Amino acid sequence: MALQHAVLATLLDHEYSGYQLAKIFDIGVANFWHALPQQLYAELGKLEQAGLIRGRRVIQHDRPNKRVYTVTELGMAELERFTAAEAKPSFFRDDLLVKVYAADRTDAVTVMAQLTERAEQAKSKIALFDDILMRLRDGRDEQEFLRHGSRVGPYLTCLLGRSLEKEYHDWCLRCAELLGTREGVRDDA
Amino acid sequence: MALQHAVLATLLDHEYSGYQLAKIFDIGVANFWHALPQQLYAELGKLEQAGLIRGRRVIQHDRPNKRVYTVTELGMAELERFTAAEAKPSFFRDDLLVKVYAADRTDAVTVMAQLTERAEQAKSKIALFDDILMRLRDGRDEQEFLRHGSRVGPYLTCLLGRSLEKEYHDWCLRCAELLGTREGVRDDA
DNA sequence: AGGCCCATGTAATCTGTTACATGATTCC
DNA sequence: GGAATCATGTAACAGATTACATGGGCCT
Repeated sequence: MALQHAVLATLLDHEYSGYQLAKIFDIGVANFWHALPQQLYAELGKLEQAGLIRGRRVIQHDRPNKRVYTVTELGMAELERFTAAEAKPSFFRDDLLVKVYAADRTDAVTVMAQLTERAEQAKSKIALFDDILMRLRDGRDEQEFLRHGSRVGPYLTCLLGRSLEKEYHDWCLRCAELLGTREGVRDDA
Repeated sequence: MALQHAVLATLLDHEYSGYQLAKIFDIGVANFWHALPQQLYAELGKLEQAGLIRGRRVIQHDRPNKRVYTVTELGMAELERFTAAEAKPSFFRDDLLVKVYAADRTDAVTVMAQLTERAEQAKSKIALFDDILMRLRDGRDEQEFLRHGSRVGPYLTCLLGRSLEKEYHDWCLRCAELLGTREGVRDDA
């Protein structure tokens, strides 16, 4: 009852096929939700059955045919109902955090390596967000765009994604450095 | 295969009962993982069966008896194995983000209200984190504690939790304000 | 007596992941 | 001919949530 609304929200701007949605919801592009292709195909089926979206077959000659979806009026109503309803508490889950939590009782060196690697990944993701933000602004000044642009929702969620990724990045480097100095201290003892 | 390690990591510092773990993993205190009591009781059963933790009955007179758990050597080995293994991609899921994404097509006023309310919640959580951090430092200077303290893992994860919560808080207020000015603009048109 | 906190679960259901399966077209 | 991308699923399993169930002790 949750991926459903993420799909509806995504289909607001564009009609997409399951395959296209799968790329959007894949790690890297999905800045506000994540799902695997199988889940999306299943969800699209359910949404169409429920009449919240409508599918349209697109014949393609250069590649396999596909089915693209748009939100129906019933779907819009459902999205509005969801918006008004109470939000479930958000959550953030991360193996690396568990590893850092235990790091001074397990293997700090391994964790350090993973932290620096993760910092790199965060860096790429920030670059990706900057890219998306620039494309959404499309030449306009940010202030101007946010005040008068016709569609700012995707931009705003992207801004949050960028901020969080930045914090995560800095934290990784700080932790890695710290665990390094502690390792050094331990060697001296 | 994931909550498991979060539980093991938590039991490193202390022996806890299912009930106590439930409070730690509940919204508010769990800064790096979330789980419901039922899940924890089930997980503790599985972990004990697998020999990764050991339970001990504690007789109490003022309140119901309980069973507290500690990590076994096998459990430590498993935690080390997990630390060395590849981490699954982290994820963050949030209804409010979906709502903001769709806000300029649904009801911006409702979303604004939820954003300001959420900002308040974030504020309390930051205060809670500050509290926990202070208790962990226990009078020591942060630099000093991080360099020479015997157990910094929990402190580090808490620092990240605080940073992310702070970014989330600021973003909520910024979004709410922005949606407000846009609403104003729309009224003028 | 009623409400709250402590303490521990079972059962049913829903959601998400892993493994498997198929087939077209394009590029090298 | 083989790999990559496009395109869509099914089936089995693992993980998480919701609903339900129970009972003692403390405080007012």
